[in-house]
Amino acid sequence: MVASPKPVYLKLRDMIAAAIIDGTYPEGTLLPSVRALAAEQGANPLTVAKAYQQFQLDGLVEVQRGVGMLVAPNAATRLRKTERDQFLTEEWPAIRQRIDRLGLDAQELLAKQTG
Amino acid sequence: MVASPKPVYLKLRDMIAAAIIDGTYPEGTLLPSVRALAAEQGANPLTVAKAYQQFQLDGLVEVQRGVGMLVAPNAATRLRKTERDQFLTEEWPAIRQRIDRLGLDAQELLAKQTG
DNA sequence: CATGGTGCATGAGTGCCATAATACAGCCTC
DNA sequence: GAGGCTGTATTATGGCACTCATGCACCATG
Repeated sequence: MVASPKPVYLKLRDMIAAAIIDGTYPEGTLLPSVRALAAEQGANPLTVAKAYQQFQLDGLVEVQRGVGMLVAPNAATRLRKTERDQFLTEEWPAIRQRIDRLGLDAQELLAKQTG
Repeated sequence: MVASPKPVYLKLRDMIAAAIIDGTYPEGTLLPSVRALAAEQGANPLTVAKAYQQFQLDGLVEVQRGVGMLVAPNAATRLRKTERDQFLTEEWPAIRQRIDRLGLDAQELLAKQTG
């Protein structure tokens, strides 16, 4: 692996997704503006816009030009379902295969607490 | 995520690593030549060479110019240990955190058999 | 030595990412 | 309507990673 050369806009996208899922931004909430989030994260406004764009296409945020972006109804639920499906079908199989190949013990993995 | 835009040389590197770990290429075995593997995988010889390069730096393969590349002693063991450590310290925490965030049951996932 | 197999160094080309500056379109408050 | 906040479109630029084509250095074989 190459450490974390993950594109900034994807990192931002993940941050926002996580915040929506865990309820930091409930339904109907006004998300941080493109410029505000850019300033806070030290990124370019266009890069932030690119991150938000992903959610617009999926209808997870309502764009009100001149006002801001609102978290759409059931965004958290839908987002969780989407990420869950994608994780289970695309990511987990490979991870599971890797665990087996490395001969790792399930108990040992479960013992580790989050964060 | 964007499906799998994973660089070719990393995919190849993983393939080779897996093959070494599971004993497809035991210690002292001559690995497929750069050109041969390139032809087989439909990749460029230099891309394959880049994949092999990672193993040379770690001393997991012995390069004999004009002959080929040999699997170094204890390569499988060392490789498994390296990958294991890296997985446990760098990858699993993030995965575990994601599992929790998505409301999935880690124990249930690990209980399932591969494939 | 000639041949054909190795790996390797150099260089160029391509595309994605991130940034910047500027301008426009819409909504709210005063 | 004026001013200030939203998101958006346009264009240009620099950097970086990935991939590839060419040619060279090395070794084993006959």
